[in-house]
Amino acid sequence: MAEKQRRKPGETREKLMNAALALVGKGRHFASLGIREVTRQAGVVPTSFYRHFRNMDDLGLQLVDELGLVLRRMMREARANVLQADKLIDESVGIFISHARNNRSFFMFMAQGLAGESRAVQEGIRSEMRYFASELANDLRRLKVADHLSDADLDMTCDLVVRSVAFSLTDILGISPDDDYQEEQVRQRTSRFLQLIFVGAANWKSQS
Amino acid sequence: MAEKQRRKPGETREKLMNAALALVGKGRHFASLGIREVTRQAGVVPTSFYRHFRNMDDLGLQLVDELGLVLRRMMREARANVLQADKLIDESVGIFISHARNNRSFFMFMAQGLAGESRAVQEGIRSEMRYFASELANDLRRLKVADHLSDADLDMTCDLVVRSVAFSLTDILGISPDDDYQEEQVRQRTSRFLQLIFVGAANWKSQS
DNA sequence: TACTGATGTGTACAAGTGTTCACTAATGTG
DNA sequence: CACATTAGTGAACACTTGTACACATCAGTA
Repeated sequence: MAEKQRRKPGETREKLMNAALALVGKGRHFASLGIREVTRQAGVVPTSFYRHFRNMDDLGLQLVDELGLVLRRMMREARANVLQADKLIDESVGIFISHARNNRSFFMFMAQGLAGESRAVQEGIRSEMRYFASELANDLRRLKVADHLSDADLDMTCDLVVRSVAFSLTDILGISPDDDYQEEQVRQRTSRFLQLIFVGAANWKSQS
Repeated sequence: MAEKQRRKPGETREKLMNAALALVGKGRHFASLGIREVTRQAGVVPTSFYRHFRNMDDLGLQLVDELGLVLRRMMREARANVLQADKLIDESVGIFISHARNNRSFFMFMAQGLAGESRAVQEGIRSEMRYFASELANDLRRLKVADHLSDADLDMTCDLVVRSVAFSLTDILGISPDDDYQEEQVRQRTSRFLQLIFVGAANWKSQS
């Protein structure tokens, strides 16, 4: 019979999560994945699935947690690289897009999960976005670029920023991974969206 | 044996599309629906499916067409009701939210399709959104509320508006249909998003 | 009225599904 | 080292799935 030693604890667990991600990355929707399909892709017997997850929703929830890590890494990189406030938008959008490239499957999973069929996954992703927005608000406060805004208004602005960027996800993921031209288009459009929002924030309350 | 007369042509076709919508409205994801499941919900024998659709993707595509009708109806109502420019945002958001309520399943399908697994459905919905944005731009041009903007900048602004409203969809659809308080929250937040964007548009190019 | 095509029905089948069960090997702790 | 726990395996189950086929009934037209 085939070897069955498990070299590291949680190795199969990772294989399963990666298998699900791989299928999502290939264009499949997470909601349409089955246990057998995932285990097959992972090169593991179906029964093994239950050693690590109760069902597919459970796997999805744990993927959301890992997605959180990816987002945090991205945020750290952005904080390290964005030095002057005037390049803030372009730099950040660039970092975001390059992360979306390198973690295509993860971000596809995120885009899918926003309107997915598991309420828990949906709420998890939403919560990651909220966290992201609040961190962004903190950064902007620290940079003193929006001192005239109340906390609530700054939060709203950041919320809108995060949403706009997240929507751009569906743009990026819709184009071929090596279509540099279209990618550049998305980058520019996203940057202009954010500029428009920040112009709005800068002039907020001075009118209306 | 049971009666098998078809009173109207396309009656079963509608039953199938409504069945798929109903399942989506119940929280299921379109990508996870099967032919048998839909026919069962429609009270029709599985074989009938093939008389009208080649597969589930085909059904999805035809749903996108109907979705277009819903959106156009909504646009017409907005145009009829929004008379003064100063109430434009609040009125429009209100109309949008009430339509999202009354056509919950349709809008759920739309939200799902944006990151769905059928490229064709995805592109269809995206195209509907582009059309919507361009119509909005036309209306704003007619109302002369953004004369200082170039056509391209106005298009961008409307694109961002439509995206923001579309993202609010996932907010509305995430809350219980009769949670009036949360619905009011979403309405206010969406309105403020749009106000922020329009403030940005009003001050666009005066700086940056 | 007889014919034709569209639309409906029931049966059938091979393949795939989630889940349970009993069994075995590796791991870390006492 | 012995032992309980964990993580792996394969076989089996009862169902569901997509799709094909042959047949029945309707609407419209020649």
